[in-house]
Amino acid sequence: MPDALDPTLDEQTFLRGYDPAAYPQVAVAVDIALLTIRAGQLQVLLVERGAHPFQGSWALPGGFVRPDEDSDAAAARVLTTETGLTADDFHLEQLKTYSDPDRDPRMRVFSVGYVAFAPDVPDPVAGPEAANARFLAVADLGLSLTDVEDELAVALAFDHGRIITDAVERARAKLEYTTLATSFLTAPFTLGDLRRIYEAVWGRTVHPGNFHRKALAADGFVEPTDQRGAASTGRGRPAQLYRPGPATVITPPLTRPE
Amino acid sequence: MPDALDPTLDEQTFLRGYDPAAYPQVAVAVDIALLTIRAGQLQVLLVERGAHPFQGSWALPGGFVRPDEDSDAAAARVLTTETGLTADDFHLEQLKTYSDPDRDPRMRVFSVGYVAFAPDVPDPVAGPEAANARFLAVADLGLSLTDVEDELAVALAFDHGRIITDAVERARAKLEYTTLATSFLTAPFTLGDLRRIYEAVWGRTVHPGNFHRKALAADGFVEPTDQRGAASTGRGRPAQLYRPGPATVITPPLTRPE
DNA sequence: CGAATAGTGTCTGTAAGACACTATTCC
DNA sequence: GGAATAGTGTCTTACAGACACTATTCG
Repeated sequence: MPDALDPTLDEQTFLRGYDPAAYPQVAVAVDIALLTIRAGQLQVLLVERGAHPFQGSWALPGGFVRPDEDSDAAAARVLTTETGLTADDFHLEQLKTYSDPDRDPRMRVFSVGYVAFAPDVPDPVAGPEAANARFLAVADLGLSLTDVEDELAVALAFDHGRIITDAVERARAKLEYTTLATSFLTAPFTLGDLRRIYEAVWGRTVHPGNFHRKALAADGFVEPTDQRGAASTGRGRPAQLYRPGPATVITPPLTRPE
Repeated sequence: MPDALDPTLDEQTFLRGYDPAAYPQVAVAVDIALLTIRAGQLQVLLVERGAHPFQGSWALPGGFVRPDEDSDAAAARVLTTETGLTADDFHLEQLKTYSDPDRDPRMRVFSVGYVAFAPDVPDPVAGPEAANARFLAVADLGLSLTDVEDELAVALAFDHGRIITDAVERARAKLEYTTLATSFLTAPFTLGDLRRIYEAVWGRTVHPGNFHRKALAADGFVEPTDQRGAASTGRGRPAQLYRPGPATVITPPLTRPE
């Protein structure tokens, strides 16, 4: 193997002789930010680390990519193992890859970050790796996602704070032009339920009347069922119940206020 | 190390004992789709592979991530080495990571895909790795990016066709709401030049009059210089010359036709 | 002059957001 | 009735896209 620091070796010769097998060992992991709405808040599934490094800190569920699977499959496997959900219960998509050489003190670990969206889960299930697993409100993590600076920050392991920030921004953007919001709900739901998803993810109030009209105007976003249900809070006029429609993008988009 | 296929080992015990250092060797590479506009066409920089696998096929410039750099730095290094450009000459951003276990027949290689945007480069510079490097029109690669099916497909190595497809889609989307288009130009430029960038990337004609008004209405997109230049084709009224403004996003967005 | 490109004026349809109002339930 | 939620009507402003027109150059 050529020595990268040998000054007598020119760039061209170095590159030709470059052999990845001669590199220090690297690993590729996945980390998943599973977002859900609980108690009107956007929450993320975190596991408490039982081992060093970052023992006692909260971390995203994750694991190494195995030889026979791609990173999508690894993320789905980790999530089903960790939560007991099946792949049909959540929507999963790749965010980006985090590659700081020092992000894991043990060795070089590249992490492919994922974001997943799920309806309110019965209750967090502690997976095999985790001493403890729970949903925590994203607003309580001190991630400067909101206009006001938060104070009660939680100690997050590795660069998982950044992954969660990126996941939330992805969710906020995709609510505008896709039908993603229905992934946070189980059918049937009311348009009030749907509006509260938008409010929780965006951290903004949304005008009920205008939202109602725009959600119905977006073709294939929601389909009426033949039922009416109690108003979401128990008071008020019972609302029409809907289920997700066949569309995946919504036109015109539901734009974020401001 | 636990044996992943040992049926007597339960999942929990397996995961606890899981040691990434005992995995088969994996490598992490970057591959960069450098897009530019030449002769009114969207083109991508490709290098002809001199070695197996895919000898003689065209591939994106790429290379392995070194121990002391993150993937962004690796992509910038590969691009400057391969083209002679400096980091200020192009805009670089991460696309996504490609992780099919069989994407490279030699060993397990994860590839972090990048897209870069550059103004028309003096001429492609063959890098140390490449027997031959050149820009090829994206429309000639047979990637089903256009409405009509293309025929003259070029043999692309690995999964680089997919990376190029993703890069083009990223470029198309970002032209709508960012000032990315100016990355394809060198100052000073006319609004006609800018419009032709949009037309080449989108593969659609854009109404000259409306484009003119909308580009000027987007605050900070372009700034007038105190010069006028010849009309882009040499005929017609000389146009006002502009340079890029300070904005990075444009409001209201320049939406794609259809 | 005609051809070509630059740039402006103006109209129409659509949509966002604000506001007000009606409808239906529980207490 | 009052409070609360569901749902509709309507007004104003903004903008996209179409079209027509003027402005300035070359040959």
